[in-house]
Amino acid sequence: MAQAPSLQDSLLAWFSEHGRNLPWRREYQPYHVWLSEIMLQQTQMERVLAYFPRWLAAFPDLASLAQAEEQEVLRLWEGLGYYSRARNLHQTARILHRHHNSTLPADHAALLKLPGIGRYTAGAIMSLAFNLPCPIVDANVERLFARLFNLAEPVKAKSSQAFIWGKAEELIPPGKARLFNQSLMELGALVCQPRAPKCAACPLRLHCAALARGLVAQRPVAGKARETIAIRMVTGVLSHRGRIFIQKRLANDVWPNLWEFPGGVIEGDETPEEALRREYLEETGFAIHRPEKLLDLKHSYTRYRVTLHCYACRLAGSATRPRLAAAQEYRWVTPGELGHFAFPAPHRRLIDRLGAGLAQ
DNA sequence: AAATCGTGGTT
DNA sequence: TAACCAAGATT
Repeated sequence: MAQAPSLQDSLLAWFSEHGRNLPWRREYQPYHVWLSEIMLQQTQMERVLAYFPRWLAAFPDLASLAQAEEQEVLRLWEGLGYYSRARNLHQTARILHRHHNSTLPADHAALLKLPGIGRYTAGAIMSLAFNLPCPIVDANVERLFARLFNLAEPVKAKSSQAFIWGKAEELIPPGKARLFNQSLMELGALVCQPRAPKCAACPLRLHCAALARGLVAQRPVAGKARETIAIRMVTGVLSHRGRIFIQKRLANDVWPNLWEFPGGVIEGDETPEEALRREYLEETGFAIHRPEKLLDLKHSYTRYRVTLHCYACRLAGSATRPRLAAAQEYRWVTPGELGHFAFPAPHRRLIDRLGAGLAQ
């Protein structure tokens, strides 16, 4: 009687047929693998497919990234979120340019010391770029294993994590870490999906403990979700003699080193106009007048759900030099120059919506 | 070690 | 539509 195919063989066969043809899967250049893994953190594939080639056109290799200006790096990352990823890419490129001949080390411990590279990404570079037997566990693998091994504990629990990482390491077929690790994630992304897993099409259906017990829909067990917080914010586009005031945010805050229009949270029973005047005074020392309502924008970051009230406004006095309290730098720029600076997504949307109407 | 960091798409 | 989700790292 013939032996049933192993889990590994079934998975690898499935991947060779159904694996997507992604830009970083052509030659598995370490720089491409590293960049794609950083971009993919907490980010949808479709968005990365848009940003990845644009980034490579600007920074074709690690050395060119090392020599770039930070603002250029942030401008290319604008809209992807989690901006520390971009600053860490840049910083790591500079470290490797100085000390490692502009190459990524094939060394797990050395990778872990680099900014922005944690356990997952170090394993991804080791296995995908160098085909070395290091495990990787991302949200796909967590979900897949929670079902495959029918884990009743929350996947984020310490015991579950230890089990999953252990299995991920133990299952790697000798010499096939690159294909195996990708096939695990790919199966999670394409078949073992969060809401509607396609169990009938799964190459591992005969190995799946949750499927055998009818518990697929109840795996993985999630932890408790944190509450979301609704807040109202205000921002104002201050224009003066055809120029617009922008300021560069502090390095240790939300949106570090990105540029913005001043503004902030609407407190208590303030009206948006009152909050705008107060924020401008606090952040820049400017007294503003004639705030004119433009539009409301909805956006959200981490646990906050924000309604952003957007205004146009003018200087009440004649002084154009601010006293910065919430920023490290400022500029008076023409509307055309706004494209050279990296803005948070809602501020960029505001710029786009205003279009030709800016600074009139 | 729980909280924080962004964003846009889906349900 | 509010909640959930996406190839995590850092402090």
